[in-house]
Amino acid sequence: MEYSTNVVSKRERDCLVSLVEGSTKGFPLRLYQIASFLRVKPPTALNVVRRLEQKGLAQSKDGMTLLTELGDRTAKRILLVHRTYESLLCQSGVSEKSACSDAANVDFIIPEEEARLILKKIGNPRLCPHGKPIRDGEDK
Amino acid sequence: MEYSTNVVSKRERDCLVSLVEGSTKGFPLRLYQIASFLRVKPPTALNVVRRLEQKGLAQSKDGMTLLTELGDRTAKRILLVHRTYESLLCQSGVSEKSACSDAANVDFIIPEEEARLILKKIGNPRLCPHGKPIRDGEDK
DNA sequence: CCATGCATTAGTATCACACTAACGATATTA
DNA sequence: TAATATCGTTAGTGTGATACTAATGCATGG
Repeated sequence: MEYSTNVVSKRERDCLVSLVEGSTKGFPLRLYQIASFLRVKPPTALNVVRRLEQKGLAQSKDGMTLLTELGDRTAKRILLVHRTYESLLCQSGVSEKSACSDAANVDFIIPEEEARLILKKIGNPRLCPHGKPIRDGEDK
Repeated sequence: MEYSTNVVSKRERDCLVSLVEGSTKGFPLRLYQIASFLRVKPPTALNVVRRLEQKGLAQSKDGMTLLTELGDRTAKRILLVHRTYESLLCQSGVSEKSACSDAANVDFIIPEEEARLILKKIGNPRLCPHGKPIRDGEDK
């Protein structure tokens, strides 16, 4: 019955993923882009970004937001878990679409080490159902 | 990037599980017992119970709290997911203890149908690592 | 120089979660 | 019976995440 202090909330998770997926080649995102990703008004998005900054996961300059080193690692970790869980679901017979949205609800909660063990158990697929690499290398 | 309106929060989940596991043979729980399960002060526990009541998941009388039919079904659903995920983790090489506490962080988020599919994929075990039945019948 | 676009601030609201302090009722016990 | 202990409940606060509107500020391109 313990309470685990999550590193990031769902919203913060979404924001991190937006930043890592949206900012191709290191280009930072504008606030209105983040707000659009999150389907939220700019002041709300700013709030989320501020929280990420306080946690050392993002940094903003002149309205441009970029992940920090830590934020990048965190986002990559989330994506690893996401794609692992997604693969598990698809292998189990869940549709690709459901798998993706449902994975997004847990990928920031499940510890990385567990995801790696699950990944091994399901046969170490290299690609997630969307065809994106699960491990290390490039995303997108 | 949608936001899923969770039926229950983590706290409410813990409370539901306490009620279904603590109240053997239909005996209701006292508030101080719930508070003790949740490691929280009585007023806080009362607050959680009130929310469960508002959602139609529990009902109190003379300080005794009991699950409603809906609450019972909800709690059983959570336990099914819990034991399924727990089994998956243990099969993957996670320790029993970690598996249990980590499963508690996602068992109220993962949809039942997905858990059933996962259960099938991992070989339809009848018992969770703790030896409790995963499907239907009796808990405890 | 002005309008448009965007970031930011200020102010507000809700919900979950948590606490302390105080009060009330009941039960046990001296 | 009176005193004490136990427990539920209320009242009052506080925090953090999430969300909004309205207003302000700043820059850039007409």
